[in-house]
Amino acid sequence: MPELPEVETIKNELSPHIIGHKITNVTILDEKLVRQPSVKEFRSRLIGEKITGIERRGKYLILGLSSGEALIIHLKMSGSLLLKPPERFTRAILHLDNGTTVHFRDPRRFGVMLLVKDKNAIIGKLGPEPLAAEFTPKILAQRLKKRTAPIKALLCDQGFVAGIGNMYADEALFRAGIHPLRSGKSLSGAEIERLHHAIQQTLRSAINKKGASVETYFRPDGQIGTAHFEFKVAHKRGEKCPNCGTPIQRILIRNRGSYFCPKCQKGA
DNA sequence: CCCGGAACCTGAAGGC
DNA sequence: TGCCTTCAGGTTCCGG
Repeated sequence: MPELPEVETIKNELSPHIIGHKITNVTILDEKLVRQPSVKEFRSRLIGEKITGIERRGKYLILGLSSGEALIIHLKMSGSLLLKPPERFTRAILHLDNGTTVHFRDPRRFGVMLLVKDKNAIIGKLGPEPLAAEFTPKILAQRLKKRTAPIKALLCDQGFVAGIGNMYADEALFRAGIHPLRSGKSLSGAEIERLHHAIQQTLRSAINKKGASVETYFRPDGQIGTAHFEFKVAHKRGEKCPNCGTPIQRILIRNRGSYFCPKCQKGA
């Protein structure tokens, strides 16, 4: 699933192929993908535009256009952006004036594209970037103060902190030795420090591995990422905890599979 | 505002 | 062979 490290990788690897190039055509094979404006207007406002920049905010990719508008892409569960045509599940294609084609592949059809004048209308509600300098243990503590929800749910809440999803939340909590059901406000200062560090280490390490290909994530050139080979608990029910050998448990939190070591992560 | 659960969506994998 | 269930989960919406 594309979370922050996967979207960051896609941004980095797509960038040299698209920056400074003009969109010559837009093929929409699944109209559900285009959230706004209408498919017709989406195409006409996009064709002829030069791509001036690409950035990531949370799990959103934002392509800046010469018109000043922004093409916002969210890959949701199963989306990828590929430079070569995949065998199946192509939902849209961007054609550029240098011959590049960007194929939006999305088996589960959750993915979204929007063309907007003001990107803040979409990304304005996101919480802090977890790898930015502004995201300090102090800020994290402040945001956790009155929250009674499970820490796992808060980490996955994009308004609380942007870019973390199910698998990296599990990995960060394991690294910090914190049980996923602990309420936000129950965490001690030392635990918040550990969690802050664990979040940044987990995400940085995954970016270095070009993301985790647990299911349908591919890099633009079709290669997989290797961050999932480093996972300690995510998607490892029944396997042994690398620290203590206790079998990894799976429980549901907010209807999401949550994996943890019941011995190393205490205090539910 | 905060919390939790349902809904959206479809393929892969395993059991019988 | 084929049917059924489970698992995967980012986001939005809704009710309490």
